[in-house]
Amino acid sequence: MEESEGKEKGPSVAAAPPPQACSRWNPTKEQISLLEGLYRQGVRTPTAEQIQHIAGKLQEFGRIEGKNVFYWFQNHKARQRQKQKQENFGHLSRLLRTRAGPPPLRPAPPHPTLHHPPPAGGTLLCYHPPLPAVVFAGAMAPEGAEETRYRNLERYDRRRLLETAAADEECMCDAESRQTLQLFPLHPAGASKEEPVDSPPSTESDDGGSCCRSPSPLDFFGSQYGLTSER
Amino acid sequence: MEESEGKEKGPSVAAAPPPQACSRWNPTKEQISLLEGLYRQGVRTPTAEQIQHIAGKLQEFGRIEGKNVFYWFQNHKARQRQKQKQENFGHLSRLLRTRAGPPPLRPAPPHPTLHHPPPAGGTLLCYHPPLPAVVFAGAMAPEGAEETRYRNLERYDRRRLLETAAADEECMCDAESRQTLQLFPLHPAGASKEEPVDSPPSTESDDGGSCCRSPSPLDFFGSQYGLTSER
DNA sequence: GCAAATTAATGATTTATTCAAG
DNA sequence: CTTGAATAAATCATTAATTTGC
Repeated sequence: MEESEGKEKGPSVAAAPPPQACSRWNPTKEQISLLEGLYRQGVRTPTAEQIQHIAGKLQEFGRIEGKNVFYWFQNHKARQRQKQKQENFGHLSRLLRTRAGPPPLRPAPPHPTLHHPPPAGGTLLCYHPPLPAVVFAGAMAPEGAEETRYRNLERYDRRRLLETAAADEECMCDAESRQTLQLFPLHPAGASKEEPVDSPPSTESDDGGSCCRSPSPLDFFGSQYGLTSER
Repeated sequence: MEESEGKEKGPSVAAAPPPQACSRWNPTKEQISLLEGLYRQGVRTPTAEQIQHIAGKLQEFGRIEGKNVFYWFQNHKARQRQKQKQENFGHLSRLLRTRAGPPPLRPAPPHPTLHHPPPAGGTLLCYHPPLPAVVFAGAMAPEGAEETRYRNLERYDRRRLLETAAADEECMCDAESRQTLQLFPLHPAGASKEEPVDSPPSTESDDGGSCCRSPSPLDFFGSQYGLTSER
């Protein structure tokens, strides 16, 4: 079992230093509660500042990052919508049933884990109005700017979210091995602080060509794309 | 989708803080060229380090952020695939035509911008093999570790990408305010004062409740979700 | 009563769509 | 009309529940 870099937590031999450390965020009761509260208040896609703020608050109840908050809202929103959709379907179905007997309608598969099988036609029903929740007292109407300009601004702000939200960065489980190995010399034109984290494996998901992920992250601009042997 | 609600956010008075500054990245010829080269070399979803590296290099040809690189690869990949798909369809269509005349097959709508109209059954054909490009010499075959474990690792790394990639942060049109403005004091546990910034618009896309986006970013936890008057 | 085996949830990513600036 | 940006939908992969055999 030799693997590529020593990055693997592999064999059970003298390994499993931090067996799992912090694989993924595991929200506490309070955190969930708070988040749901916000959601009910109408928060759906918090801005960067909001996320930071929320994360900060929630940190009192356990480790949490802006990223987690971001994802939570995204997932919750999506799942809430999906749930509602199913519900609606159920109603519809029932209504139709009383009107035209039990047709071979899709019984709204209770299987939350249906994989590949494409929907194959079964998506309709309303989408939006999942919750009317409204609160947020205080000022409103952002005033100023034409609609276009305005939306633009929103977009802009949204972007921030992603950036900042993710900014907290790192797993930090070990809270110590911060210096992480510098697998290769980052030397962009204008010097960039940042940290080298640990494993540089590119990816593979989509095409990946064949398999290996970029073993040598540098030489990007080295061999240059002039001699692309491919097609 | 629906955006009927009175989205008008007030009169255009004293708005447009930073008129337009730097709306969006406008890649230079060289940058594009370089990016395409990388793409052809097989780069599809670069890691955080790679993105940083690339952005750094490209910075020589004009302002660019990691974020841009990230998005570029994402979009390019998607569009390349889409193009290929269409192409495939064309082929298929042609082949079929020679075999069974011109049936009312969907003429592969050349409209690259088909909006809402749900697919309504019309999605098939291969997905993956959009491009064979392969280079990346070096190691391959993940060997060692079970497949599951392996993929897991990759995932983990992927996450990093988003984080760091977005880390550069901000528009920075001014190129100088490197100290990343701290819009508000991150105080995980301490008091919460923060400032009203400018426009804390939550969003609008999905539901938005009614319209106004969270005007007062604080009071999240203030009024608390205990008295949710709604439903 | 526990621990391996399943199943149900749900955090994290990736892919597909949509929007709108240039 | 091209394409950078952003959001939503679809997936994937773990972790917590639950069930089952001993």
